[in-house]
Amino acid sequence: MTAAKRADARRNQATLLDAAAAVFVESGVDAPVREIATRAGVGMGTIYRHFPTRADLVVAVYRHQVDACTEAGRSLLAGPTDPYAALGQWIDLFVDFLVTKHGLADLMRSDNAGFETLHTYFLDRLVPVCTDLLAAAAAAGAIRADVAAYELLRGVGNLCIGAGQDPGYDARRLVALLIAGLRHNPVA
Amino acid sequence: MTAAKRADARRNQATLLDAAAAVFVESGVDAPVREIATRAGVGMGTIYRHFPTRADLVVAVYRHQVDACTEAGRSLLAGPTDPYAALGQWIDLFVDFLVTKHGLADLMRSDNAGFETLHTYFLDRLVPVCTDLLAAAAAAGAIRADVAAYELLRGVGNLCIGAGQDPGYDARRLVALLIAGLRHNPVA
DNA sequence: TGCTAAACGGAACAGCGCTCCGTATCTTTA
DNA sequence: TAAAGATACGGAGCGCTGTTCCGTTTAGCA
Repeated sequence: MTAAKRADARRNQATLLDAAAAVFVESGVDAPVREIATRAGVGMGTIYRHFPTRADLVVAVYRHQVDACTEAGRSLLAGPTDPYAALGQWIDLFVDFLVTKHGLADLMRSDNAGFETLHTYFLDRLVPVCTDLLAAAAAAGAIRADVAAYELLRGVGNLCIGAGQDPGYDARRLVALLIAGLRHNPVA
Repeated sequence: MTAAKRADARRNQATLLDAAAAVFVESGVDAPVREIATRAGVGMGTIYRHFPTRADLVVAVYRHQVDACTEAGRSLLAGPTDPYAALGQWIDLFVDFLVTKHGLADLMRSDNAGFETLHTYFLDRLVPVCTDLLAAAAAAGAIRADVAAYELLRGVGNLCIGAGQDPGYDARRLVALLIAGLRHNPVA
């Protein structure tokens, strides 16, 4: 189809993805662009031609994992698991994903123009699944029904910011509290 | 006491504080240092002499409000309010404070060296009050007792990041959920 | 009115994202 | 196989940051 690209270009794109993935692990997703370029053995121009914005690069690197998370959600929904437990398990997966990628959560909340690509990709995949999970749990009477998936995901994403850099801060615990807060309870 | 400073120095310090406060409102707490210096009509050197790090400047600007928040917590504790409600009201105050200062929450979670001043000041004041509020609510049997004030404040701070820039995201709502999650509930 | 220490100002340096265009390489075609 | 045209590459360079450093100015005192 769109395979009309030159061979070296395709090769460089793959090299860049590998290099970026490696650098992201080592130095976080906010590593200098130059570092990635050097690591891949290419020039600055090349990286920007393949990935016009950093968000494009990040999306390309993590696309698979986001898709996997989405599918896991669908499985959970289809499976026999209690809807509230399913929601909890899925959120755990999401948190694990964010927490293990140094600095990804920070990027997610970035309001800088140019990160819309990232928002779009992540949210387009995850919001629908999350919406269904929430609906199922609400239908089962386990949680309140007035919380939007978008808002919840943003909240969870925010709670994951800085996780792992501060021994006194456990994002998973706090996310668990947030999810617990979804339950119907005596508060108005 | 330490009033051994020259008159012009004291004047400049005040001018800088005013300028910084104004710029923070207009452009957020992450406004370029040059902007603040220009606004105050001083050079770069002056600003760095008075406030070696940005955190020092931020602390100086918001010191009063943090103190006010602390005192409000003490009042709430001493007053007749139900402990759980008191906790909720105090958290609301804190959230209001963070949300109205464009970008303050972002700074709070910054792990950059040099922001310890900010962490130290904010947390040194707020953690003790929050600890007491939590303890009171726990003693009244309203909430679980295994959540540290530090962690809760970090969580709330994180939830406030980016608030007000996204119409679909309401930090107050999510914080309320988090607090609701503190209640004893059927979940393990 | 000097004199000195304190304070000032802004040029200068370093690190970053991003662009731009001369050069090199691939691919196609004769 | 060789030449032409299209495509991709590389990295110097620009603009914007934070931060330092030191020659110059000025307040306060004798």
